[in-house]
Order: sequence, then C-alpha cells, then structure tokens
Amino acid sequence: MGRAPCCDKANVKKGPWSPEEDAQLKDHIEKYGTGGNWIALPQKAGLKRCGKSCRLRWLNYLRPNIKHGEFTNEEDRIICTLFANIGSRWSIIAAQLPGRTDNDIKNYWNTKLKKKLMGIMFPPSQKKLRPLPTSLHQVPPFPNPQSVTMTPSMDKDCTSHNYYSPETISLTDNYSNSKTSLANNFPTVLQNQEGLVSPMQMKYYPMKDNLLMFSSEASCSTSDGSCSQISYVREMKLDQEMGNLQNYIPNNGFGESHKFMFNNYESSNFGGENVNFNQWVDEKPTEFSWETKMDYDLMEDVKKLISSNNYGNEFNCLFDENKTQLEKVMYYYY
DNA sequence: AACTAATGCAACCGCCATACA
DNA sequence: TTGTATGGCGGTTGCATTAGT
Repeated sequence: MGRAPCCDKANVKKGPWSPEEDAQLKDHIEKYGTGGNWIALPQKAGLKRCGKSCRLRWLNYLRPNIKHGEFTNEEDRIICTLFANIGSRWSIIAAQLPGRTDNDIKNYWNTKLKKKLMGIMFPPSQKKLRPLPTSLHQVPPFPNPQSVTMTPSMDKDCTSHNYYSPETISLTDNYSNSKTSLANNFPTVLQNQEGLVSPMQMKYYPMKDNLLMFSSEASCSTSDGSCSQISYVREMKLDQEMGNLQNYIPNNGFGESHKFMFNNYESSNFGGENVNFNQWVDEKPTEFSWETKMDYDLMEDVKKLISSNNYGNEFNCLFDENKTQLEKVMYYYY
C-alpha cells in the first residue's frame, strides 16, 4: 500500500501560478500568516492548490526580500566553497545567501555555475568534453568526505595500505548516523585484481560529487605504492582536521587562468607536518599523489577518453607493462 | 522563415525527519 | 512506543524561451 497523498489530487490545480493566485496567496499570508499549517492553508485562502504547492510558491517566489537575477562573483564563490564542503545541501547554502532560495541556487548550480567551473578547468582551447565511457558512468556520486567515516580506515600514522573486501568496509554518515557497507553504496568502486579495495582510495574519491580523479606517482613507486599513498592520506587528514576543503576549488575568484588541480607534495615531509595541500595551478602537473591499481577495462576507457579528447599531448598517459596501473593521468572530469 | 536543439527555471514528486496524539 | 500528519528537502520533470542551423 502506497503512502496517502497530502491532498486530493483530482481537485487540485497544478502547473504555473496565475497572477490572481499569487495575489490571493500573498494577501492571505500577509493578513493571517501561514497558521502553521500549509495543508489547511489553500482552503482558507480559497485556492485550489496543494498545500505543498502553496508553501513552495511562497518560499521561492512570493515572500518578501527574495532576490532574483544575476548572481555576483562573491555569491558564486560562496556557493562553490560550500558545495565543496557540504555537497548539495542547498538549503544550508541558501541560508548563507540572503534573499536567495535553495531552488534558485540549485538551478543556478545545475545550469550555469557548474559549467562556469568547467570552463575554468577546461578552457575552450582544450576541446569540448565528451560523454564519459560507460564504465565511468557507472561510478556513483560519492558522499561528502567530511560526512562519512569509513571503517576500517587508515591508522594514525598512515602506514597501513591494506586492501579490503568491499563488504567488510562500512560507511557511517556522520549527519544521519546511518551505516551502510561500501559494497552497497559503491557497487562499482574500483577494485584491484583480487576484487579488493583500499579505504584510501575511497577517502580520495569523495572530494566532489561527479568528479573523478585519476592519478598516480610514477617516480615514487614502490611495489605497493605505499609512498604516494602515505602522502595522499596525510594531506587529506590534515585538510580534514583543519576543516579546510576550500583548497579544492579556486577561492580567488573567477576568470583567472587556473586550469588544474592536483596534489602537489613536492616539498612534503612525510615524517613531519610540512605537507602542501591541493592547489590549483596553471601549469601541467608533473607529480602525482597516489597510486592505485585499476580495473583493466576502466583503464582502457580512461585511455580512450583521453585520446578522444586529444588530452594525450597534454596529459602524459602511460600504462605500466602489466596493465595494472595507470601511471600518469590526472585531471578532473564531470 | 521554419525547424530543431539547447537552455533556464518554476513546479512537482517522493523520501525522510519531526511533531504530536 | 507507535502510527500518522506535516514540513522540509533534494532530485527531477516539463514547458517556455532562446539559440543555432
């Protein structure tokens, strides 16, 4: 049995609001308020609308001090920063932008701002992006890094680089306190040849929804990649401890020639605290932060993707002789 | 000028959390 | 403690408008 509808759908008007309806709703709320009950409001106001529809119309359009029109660069910056930190929690983001509604911000992000960011990351000279290959599409959006605790996770000294079965890795959403297994949430998570995954990889992926990052460190290679992994984990750990994720997006406005984002640990001191965070740079990255064993088909897709976009010349894409590691590829992709 | 594709945005849907009886 | 009603939210849809051919 399904859920009972919130109103009588048959006797309720849908679609765009007329100026008369707007005036009726506005007039009623200004005179009597919402009465703390949206469901009952349309009847009192003489409207043939669902209560939810009234609420939405009022909050998104009719209530006083709503700001419409162009978003400023400062608003763009705030939205990007918050999105990088908390993801698509539009109501929280809207609370930081007086006069803007969550719906407005959501629409703006989906239709314009995301593209604007892409324009910065991939200037027109770098060709138009094409759709991701199938297996890349299968990679689901990832939760916000700050909202999820993964068990098992890295030990404090970041010396462990074990792989686990996806079923044995649990994710706890720190907001809802709900638990799930990695296998449930990320059925297509990258696995090694034994079907195992590294929590370190998963800690990396959540940086942004719909963004994938492939990278490895070619010059600092050990048999298990521990060197680069340690570097990466330290960086993420420090970033998380400092609540500092705005490094992941350009925080100095738009229109500048920032093109790439990468983990630069050129001056990292693994034993101490001297670790550079992610940075936006305008030159081709030459060093990479971590190393992962990738599914072979996925690697092939990545390779095709890069060559199809003529990124091959810009991003040195190599595979190791055993086809188990993508040695040098690094960029973000929607 | 006519048609098609892309874009922008208001509105809807359905899920989840909370309040309350 | 449980069940139900409502509010709130994020994802998605559908339509009007604009841009491109």
